[in-house]
Amino acid sequence: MKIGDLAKLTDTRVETIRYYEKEGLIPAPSRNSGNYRVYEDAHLKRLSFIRRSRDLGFTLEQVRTLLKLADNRDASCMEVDTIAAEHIVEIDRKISDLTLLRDQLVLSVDRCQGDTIADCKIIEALAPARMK
Amino acid sequence: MKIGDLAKLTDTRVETIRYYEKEGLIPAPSRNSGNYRVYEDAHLKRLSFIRRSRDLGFTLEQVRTLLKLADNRDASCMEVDTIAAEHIVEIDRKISDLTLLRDQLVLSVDRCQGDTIADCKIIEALAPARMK
DNA sequence: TATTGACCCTATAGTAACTTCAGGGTGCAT
DNA sequence: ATGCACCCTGAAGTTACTATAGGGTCAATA
Repeated sequence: MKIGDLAKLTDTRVETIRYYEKEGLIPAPSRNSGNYRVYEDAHLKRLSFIRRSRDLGFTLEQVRTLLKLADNRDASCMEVDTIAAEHIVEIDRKISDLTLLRDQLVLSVDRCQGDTIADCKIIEALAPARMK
Repeated sequence: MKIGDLAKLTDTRVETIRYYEKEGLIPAPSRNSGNYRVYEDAHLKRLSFIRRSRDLGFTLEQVRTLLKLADNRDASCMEVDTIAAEHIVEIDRKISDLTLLRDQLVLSVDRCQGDTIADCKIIEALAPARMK
């Protein structure tokens, strides 16, 4: 498998794969005669794991830890639990932040009558108290 | 007003204020004898506007545009409307992405019995289909 | 008066997780 | 042989700041 094939299979950009290799997340594959990277099935599996974790919002640092843990099949999954639980808390925080922010924006957009900037409720919502 | 005062009033770090100046978001203030920046009320207003916009999740690029628009009091606020509306769409997308992601994580954490990695449902959720 | 401490200055580099760019090689088909 | 899609490396760019190094200013205190 060449890097482009792997990229297509995992919906990852070629540059990102090379970046993961440089970061040590994926082992350096062997090369063919033309110095092209040649990937095996194990690479595909590992990269899929990384991409799925990233899609779920884990940082690369967390992915690094998860990969180490995942390799140790007899160990307890307590640590994995902890990472996931912390991540959920983080996501919940983000969701409620965004929801609050959304409501404020919708409010000012709703009140805006589309007239001049001087009367724009959105700009008003952004301006400090003493500018109003 | 010295930079530290302005920082306190707007809940902004001193470095961030200097960064905004370098980025042209805030005009360079005059300096006192000791080469310290001296700020006026107009700076406070402008920085407050920027911070509030950032808090609402607008990018600095969007803030730049909003500032330009806000200065033009007779213009129509149509463009402001558009930016805000697009931003809301973006936020909604983020919220639903995060919600989906949260549900998937909660599911796998709930199913996890805290035994070995080999049986860990969280790791399973991350692994590609053929690894399961 | 000397010095301490809080504050200010500039310029540069670092952060996360990539993406883009410059400048070039490989391999296959026409 | 030449065009084209694909591959290579190394360095720099992206966003929105934050941190660091190395130094100056100023008011109050010993």
